[in-house]
Amino acid sequence: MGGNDAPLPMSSDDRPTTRDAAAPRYDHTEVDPRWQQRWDDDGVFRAERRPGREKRYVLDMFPYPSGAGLHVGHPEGYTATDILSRFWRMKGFDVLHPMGWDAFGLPAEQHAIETGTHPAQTTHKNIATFRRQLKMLGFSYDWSREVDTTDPGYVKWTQWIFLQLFQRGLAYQDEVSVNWCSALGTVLSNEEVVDGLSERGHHPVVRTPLRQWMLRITAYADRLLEDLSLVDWPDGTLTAQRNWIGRSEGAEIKFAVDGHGGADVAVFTTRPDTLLGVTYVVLAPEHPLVAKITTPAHKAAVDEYVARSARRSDRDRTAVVKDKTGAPTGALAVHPFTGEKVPIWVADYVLGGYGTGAVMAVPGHDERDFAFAKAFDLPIVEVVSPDGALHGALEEAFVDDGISVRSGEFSGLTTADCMKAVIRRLAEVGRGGSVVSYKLRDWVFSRQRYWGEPIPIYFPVDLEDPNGDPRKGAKHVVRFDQPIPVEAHELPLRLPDLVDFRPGDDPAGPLARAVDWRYFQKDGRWYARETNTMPQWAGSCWYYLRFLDPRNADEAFSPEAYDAWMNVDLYVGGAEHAVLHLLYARFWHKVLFDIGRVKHPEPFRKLVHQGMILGEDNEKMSKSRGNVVNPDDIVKAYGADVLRLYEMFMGPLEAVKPWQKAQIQGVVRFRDRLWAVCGRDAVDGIDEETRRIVHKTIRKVTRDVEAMAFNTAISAMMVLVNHLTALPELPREAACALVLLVAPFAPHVAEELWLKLGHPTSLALEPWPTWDEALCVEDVVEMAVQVNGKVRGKVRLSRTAGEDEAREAALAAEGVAAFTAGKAVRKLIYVPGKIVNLVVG
RNA sequence: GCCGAAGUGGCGGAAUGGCAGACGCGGCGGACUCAAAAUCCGCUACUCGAAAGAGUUUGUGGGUUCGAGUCCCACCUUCGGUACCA
Repeated sequence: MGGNDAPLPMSSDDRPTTRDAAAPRYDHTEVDPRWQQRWDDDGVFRAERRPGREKRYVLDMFPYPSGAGLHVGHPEGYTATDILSRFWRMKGFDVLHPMGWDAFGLPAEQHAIETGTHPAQTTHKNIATFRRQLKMLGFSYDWSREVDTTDPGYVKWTQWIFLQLFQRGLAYQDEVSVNWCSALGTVLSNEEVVDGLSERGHHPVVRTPLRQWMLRITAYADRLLEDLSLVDWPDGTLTAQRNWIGRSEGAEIKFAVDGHGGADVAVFTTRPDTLLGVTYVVLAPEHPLVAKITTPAHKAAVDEYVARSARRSDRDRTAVVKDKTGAPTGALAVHPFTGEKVPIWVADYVLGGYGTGAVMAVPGHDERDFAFAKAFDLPIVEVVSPDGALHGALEEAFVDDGISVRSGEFSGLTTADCMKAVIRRLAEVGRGGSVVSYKLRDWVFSRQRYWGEPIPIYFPVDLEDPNGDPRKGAKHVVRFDQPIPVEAHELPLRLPDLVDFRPGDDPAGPLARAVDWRYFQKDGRWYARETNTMPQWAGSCWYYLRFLDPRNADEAFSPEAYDAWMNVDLYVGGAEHAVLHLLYARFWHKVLFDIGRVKHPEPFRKLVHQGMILGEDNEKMSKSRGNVVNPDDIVKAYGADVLRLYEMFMGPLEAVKPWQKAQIQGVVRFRDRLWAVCGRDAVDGIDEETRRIVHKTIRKVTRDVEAMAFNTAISAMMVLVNHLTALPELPREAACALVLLVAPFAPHVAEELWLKLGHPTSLALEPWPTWDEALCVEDVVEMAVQVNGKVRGKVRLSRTAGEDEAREAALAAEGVAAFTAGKAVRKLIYVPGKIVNLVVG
């Protein structure tokens, strides 16, 4: 099945053939590694700035080096960026095209728990596999800039950036409600909790507050939203980021609690105009006022309800939209305008983490409040009318804008006017005002894990016995309220070597057991290091900056290196990172902007997501489905160029598309035909038609590469190969242009052909071919003749033919007369070179 | 539900408002071969027709236009994301 089978013995040495004497097949097992070695030896792809040149920074989302090795999904985006990198080099740009490893993460730690192998060891092995696989595909990375997020030389600067955040008050500690599973001794994500039990092992999970490090990304919410206008990103991704930030304008309104002097329930609403329609107020179960205001008669039921909610994960709480649950507190809220008293309820349809954790319920004009009011038989009042008239009992909530009714002085106002009027009045009576709320929450930045960057913070330790040693179990208290940053010159703070990576019964994580690492004495006082580590996102937040200056030991990157390459001109990666990674990286970038380390407000100018490659069964590739394709197998059988060409020929880069083994044959043939036709003896001189096709192909391929329409570029090159194959002789001019065009896509076969065409040096820096527009056009073209919009005939006409000539030719065209006979031509549409349309009747 | 993307031959897909189906896979026929594979050449949307030819066709229904896969309106389906955000 391979393309390099030895030819079978032939009975005759001069069998007739349309080809030149049987040229040897393209032997990828010999040619591919030879060129890869040569590029490496000659440092062809080392990124360097030269005076007078423009630059391009072409970035891939770097991979997590998993134990499974490279997946066919990886080379899709990587081939796309490699084509552009090679193309831009040939166009004379200085190109920075780096690769590295996002190497912290859970799988290596899980593997360590199961086998005792240190995660660093697993990671190094996996990286070696990934590096080998990427090199075998012939990507033109500048390997001298390779970075690894787990390398102490990298961790140092990740920690340094954390300290910048800490010093600016953007990193802080807070008690956060997490999913704690005591049986597994670990904190679980929402996805890992099903029906209150751990997905693994089905152990009970409770929501419990745990001390966590937080990053104040909300302080940047507005800038993260506004600066989206500065980037060239897919619409869907921009929308996803906007929705995630979730800015909404509204009002905060204070309701006094009856009988609790001074206690207010603040609510957030986007519809202050419906204030007169409030029939009850709802607190989230975790709202601090719940315990305070619940009356003795309702205490037992409310406590029970709050406890029940705590057992449900966020996911479960939000899963069932229909069934509303809740409990009355017995307390009453005082309406800020009317003084009317409405009941205060606790219900988990109100989220503790959004707005103020409390809402004013307007069942007439909010679907959720309506459902709740129906469930608990609470009054529903119409205060916004579509037409200004009063209506009786509402069948459903009316949530659109309209005219305010039953709203006293505000009646008759439109929704927009009423909102303004209510907000003005709220300010007058000191019960609230307009406010902007965000869905975006601060970022929980700590993990109770081993294999991550240690957070470079320590805390004083208070010992019961001043001579005690906390490492030996002396009773002590860690003063988490007094965090102290590690001195910059002491970075990196390295992970201790552990042999046991299992999580313990202590939510502080495995590092808590490394007592010799954790506790240390300074000036006679004991201190304890932070035992939480950073999440995997941390390293990927700034790796694009480290690529600028990856070996710098004195700073994360130098200003010179920054100016030389930033910012990122093209960033390619999966849409699964549309929100989190890209938002976190933008956030860190803006912090670095504020401290003057970077000069662009946004790091990634243009972003493209490659579409997922599905298995042959049209399902997501996965081990369990057994539909995974291994790039090693494809390269072994057909060579690197075929895998690259196939993945680009499958369809548009952004589209989701299934792997189809049979289709590979098409690009194998293309590669072999290219090899065969360009391997013939080239002659000088070229016929007109061939020259036109060559120029048109150069134009098409150039434009398609710039537009990242690689599938159609390959198709155009196939057309040229097919044309050249049919020629009796190979024009050198055509062969050279074709080989250069192919080079970014299939660099190995292109280099080898370039050599055979008589060029001793690599084509990697050869100028990209140019086309002459005048040579692309044909003077006489065949055009369709339509009668009343239907094609009835063909006509050969000069592009410069006038309208009269066109009319005459069209009427005379074969097959047209039958449809025009006896009818008058009422109108003639003539688009030179395109169409003649006779409108008759 | 909301947001986003997409619906075109047997299949992957191509078409600045101007001959729908480029290119490729597969299929059919032919050349080469003792034969097969590989390779090369030709044909290949559907219906009716012996053929010439005619008609139909880009998820559905309307509309704009001399002309619509492409633009507008309404709807259906699939995929991806999101989930009571007040």
